Amino acid sequence: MKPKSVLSELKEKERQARRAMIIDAAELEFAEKSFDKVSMRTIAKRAGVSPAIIYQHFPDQQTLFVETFRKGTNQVFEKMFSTITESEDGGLDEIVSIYVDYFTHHDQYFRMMMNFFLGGAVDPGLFEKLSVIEREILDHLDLIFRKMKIEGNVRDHSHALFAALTGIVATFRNHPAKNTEQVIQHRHKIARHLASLFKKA
Amino acid sequence: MKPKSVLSELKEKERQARRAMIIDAAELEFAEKSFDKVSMRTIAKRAGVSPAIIYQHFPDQQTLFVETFRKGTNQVFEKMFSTITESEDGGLDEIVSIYVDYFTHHDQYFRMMMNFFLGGAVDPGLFEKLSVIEREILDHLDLIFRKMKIEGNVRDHSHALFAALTGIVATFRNHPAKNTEQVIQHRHKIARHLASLFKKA
DNA sequence: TGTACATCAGTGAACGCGCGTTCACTGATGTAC
DNA sequence: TGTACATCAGTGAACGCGCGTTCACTGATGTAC
Repeated sequence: MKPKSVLSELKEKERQARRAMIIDAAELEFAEKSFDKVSMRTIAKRAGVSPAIIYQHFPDQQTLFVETFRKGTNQVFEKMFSTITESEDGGLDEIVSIYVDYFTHHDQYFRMMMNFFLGGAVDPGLFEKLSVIEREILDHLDLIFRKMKIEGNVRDHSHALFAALTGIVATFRNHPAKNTEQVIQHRHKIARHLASLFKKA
Repeated sequence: MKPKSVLSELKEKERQARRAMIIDAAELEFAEKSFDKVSMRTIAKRAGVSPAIIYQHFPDQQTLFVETFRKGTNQVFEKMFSTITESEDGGLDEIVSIYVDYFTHHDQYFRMMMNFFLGGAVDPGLFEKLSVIEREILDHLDLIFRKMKIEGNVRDHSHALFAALTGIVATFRNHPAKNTEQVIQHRHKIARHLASLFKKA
């Protein structure tokens, strides 16, 4: 390997490190404040760089947000996937529990997801990235129902389950008279209830 | 009745008419553009008044939006309620169909609802107004399941159904490769599927 | 080794914009005498 | 009936702000001779 390529390799690593720093900063911002309050300026400030630097790594704000979402949710989806794959019966109860737990304790990612769903015109390239995630999720949910040997269209079950889980987190939220503990208990309760409906089918 | 009170009554009617005009304008704005694009200025312009006038009728933007939501969704909720009340068996299938139809063709109200759910700190008075609507809906869904004579906690069923319906509209949305007709067909399909799960329970 | 130049990551101020809300003002109408 | 004043709905410009993004510039490092 020529010295030149070693140097350029280091440069590239430096670049990747900086890119990671920006995403990390964005994650922290989203964890701390509501979606609307997160701006390129505040992310740059937290990452300790100039706002202009972000645009060397991401063409625009939307791309940065999608990448942040991907990094933030990657682990929980992987966990769901391995739970399904390794389980004998599909592990429906555990899946709904993981989903509700994760998105209750990381509401920022749920709000980002809702923003992508509701936000209207996303760039086609980004839309495709998000669609890939959604398809992966649905494919794995299919697996649950195949292991459960349900009759009828498996994909309809998956769509219904994904929609229902998403609806639960969207619908039951903080309330002046309820604390987070009560919210999570309620979500779990309704999620278990829904899971039982799927099992009876 | 004294002339004075006749006059003041007319003034009051004029005031109510203007208030209605503002809400009408807001409805039209929401129907035409995405949530973020609707501003006090554009509403005022459409209503043919100065922006400042809006503040004589509504203390702030959020209040105007909530009132617009109430006016826009009042009819469909009433329709759902009367369908449930008048039906022999609760009319579950019809209810999910009405819900999906309405919020597909009036996506603006669905987006407003999601905004209220996800938007964080709403003024307590407004929050209560929205809570009243939600409770009314849940109370009526209870009635469906009572008519269906399901066993177990009726309210859990209602919560699950409301969450699932909301999730369906939130999750399956316009897609570069799908037109509105395909979206509505898919939503109806999944909604019917869900309804069938509730019936088997 | 020393010098002139090129490169390029990085900066922070600035651009251009749109927002919610308010303010000073207008002008029509009502009221008191 | 006429006049002076008060009231008040209504106006549109302005305030103050924050946003995404870009631009002119800096300064450290690499390169050529």
